[in-house]
Formats: sequence, C-alpha cells, structure tokens
Amino acid sequence: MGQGMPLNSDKPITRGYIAKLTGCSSETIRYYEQIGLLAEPNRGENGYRYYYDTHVSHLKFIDRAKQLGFDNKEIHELLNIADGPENHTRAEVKALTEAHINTIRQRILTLQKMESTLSAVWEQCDGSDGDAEHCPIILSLLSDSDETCE
Amino acid sequence: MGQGMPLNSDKPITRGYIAKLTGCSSETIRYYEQIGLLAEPNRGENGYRYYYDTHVSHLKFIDRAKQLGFDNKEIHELLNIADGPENHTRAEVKALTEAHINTIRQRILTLQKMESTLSAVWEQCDGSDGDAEHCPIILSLLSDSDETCE
DNA sequence: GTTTGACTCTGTATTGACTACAGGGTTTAC
DNA sequence: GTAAACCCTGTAGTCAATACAGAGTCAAAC
Repeated sequence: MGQGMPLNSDKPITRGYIAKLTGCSSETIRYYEQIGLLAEPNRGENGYRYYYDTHVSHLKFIDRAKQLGFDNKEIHELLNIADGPENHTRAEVKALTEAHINTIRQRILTLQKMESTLSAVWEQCDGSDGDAEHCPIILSLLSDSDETCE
Repeated sequence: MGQGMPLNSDKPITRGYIAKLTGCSSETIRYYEQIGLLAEPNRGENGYRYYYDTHVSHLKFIDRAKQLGFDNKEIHELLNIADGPENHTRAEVKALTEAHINTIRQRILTLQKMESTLSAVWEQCDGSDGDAEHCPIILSLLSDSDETCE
C-alpha cells in the first residue's frame, strides 16, 4: 500500500533522486526536458530542479514506451494522449500503435534475412588457422552474387 | 563477359559516375573517404577526385557488408582482411561474424518481445471513436505492471 | 564566345537519443 | 571546516549518414 518509497506528493525531489526512482540517468532527464518530452520542473532559490509525482509517472510512462520501441516523437504523442484522453479516440491510438507494430515487423524481417545469410556462410567457414583468402565469408562479400554473368 | 559498363581499368572516373555505378550517393562516398573506409583517390589538376576499379569493388564490398548489418567499424576490419587475407585467419573472420550474428539474434529477440506485447494490447483495443481514456494501450503504458503490489 | 546547366569542391549543420565532460556553485556528512 | 557528493550551465562527442551554402569547373548549346 505505497510504502517502500516515501513519496509525499507535496514534497518535491531533486534530479538525482528522481533518477534513482525511475532508473533514468539524471543527464537523460535533463535531455528529456530539453526536447520537451518532460515538463519543466519548478526551481528552488538555488536554481535546483524540483520534481513532483507527475514527473515520476511521466518518466515511468516514457520508460515503458521506450521498452516497446516507440521513439521520442511517438512517446510525445502518446503522453499528450495520456494527459488529455478526452481529446483523443481509441482509433487514433490503435492506428499509431499499428503503424509502430508494422515498423517493428519490418525490422524483424530485415534482421532475419541478415541472420540466415550470415549463418549460411558462417557454417561454410571451417574457422581454422588457415589463410583468410579462401574464407567463404570474405569471398561472399567480394563476389558480385547478383551479377554472375560477368 | 564484362560489357554493359565500359570500365577501362586505366581510365579514372568521377565521383558522380562511381556513385551511379555503385548505387551510393556521392556525398556518402565523400563521407566514407573522410572516415577512412574508402581510400583517398587521386586528384586531377582541378582538384576533382578520380576513382579506379579498386574503388568500385571496395564500395560494392561495403554495400554488401552493410546489407548484412555490419557497421562501419566492422566493415573496416573486413576490408582490411579482404585486402590482405594472408595476414588473417579464417578463425578470425568466423569469430567476427559469429559476434555479429549474436548481436543480430539479440536484436531480433528484443523486437519480437516488443511485437508480441504490442500485438496483445493492440487486439484489446476496440479502435472505436470512443474516448482514449479507457484505451488498453494507453492504460498499459500508465500502469506499473511490475509493481502491482503498490 | 558566352551562357547555361550540370557537375565538383570545401566546410559546416542537422538528425536521434543520448552520453560525457569542463568549470563552476551548493549542500550534506563527518 | 572541509571534503565529498550533489547540482547548475553549456558544449562536444557518438554513429551513419544527409543536406546545404557558396564557390569553382566543365561541356555543350546557341
């Protein structure tokens, strides 16, 4: 029931502390503020940034979205939606997510092609102390495989 | 039998022409030279770069390695090996390739996890014109899923 | 013979998502 | 009281290009 971390909603916390709380580095937090991803916090008389609960939950939101592969621009949109969901539809969120899923699927396909090609030449290479001249990996990079009619 | 492109080994070609031959942009070619990936070509009296066959085959090598996901540093090593294979072993090439394959496999795993998580929430969202407040995608980003004992 | 357009040259700025300083000021712990 | 540990700012670096400004050069059309 909310122990562990004594986070009084009214007591502001420093950058180093919110960094530990969220797992972000304090430099990253400054960066997020700079690019407008995280709202500017209040400042103390000494110029120190002081953060509240909302900053903590926003940073956690950012972290989760990042783990799902969203880039900062997409996370910015998602945060806007989360902060004012009454101005957005589920259709909008679903479309945004779908586009992202497609990007990820495309990346997977590209990587899988690389993997299978690489694995094939890797298996052909005997991995011995012999001269790299006859290494099938090097040979495959040297040969115009698509232009074999040369 | 080597027609199609009349490439006399002794006639140097300009940057724009080698760009068309290899599919790289001419800016990219200048960039490769800058980072030491492509050897500095001779210059004409006017300061123009003039390329030979070796540059063409090096650029093609780079392109093929890039398609297999190698980064510029790795390609640099591979090019060194291809240019002086007597100083390298097949074991070395195989190890380099294996490390790269492992990186790619790791990336695939990460992306597949993202994909399955995203697909799951995507399916839960009805995609209607309704308020985004109850959108399961947004909710999943808002919830401390790992810290449910709060 | 000049002018037009396409090329080439250089250096520098931008992208994205940070990370890593340098060179100060402040706060905390002992 | 002093030293460590924090905070502040601005700036530079990373990777792999891409893009642009401003200048010079070249080939061909008119």
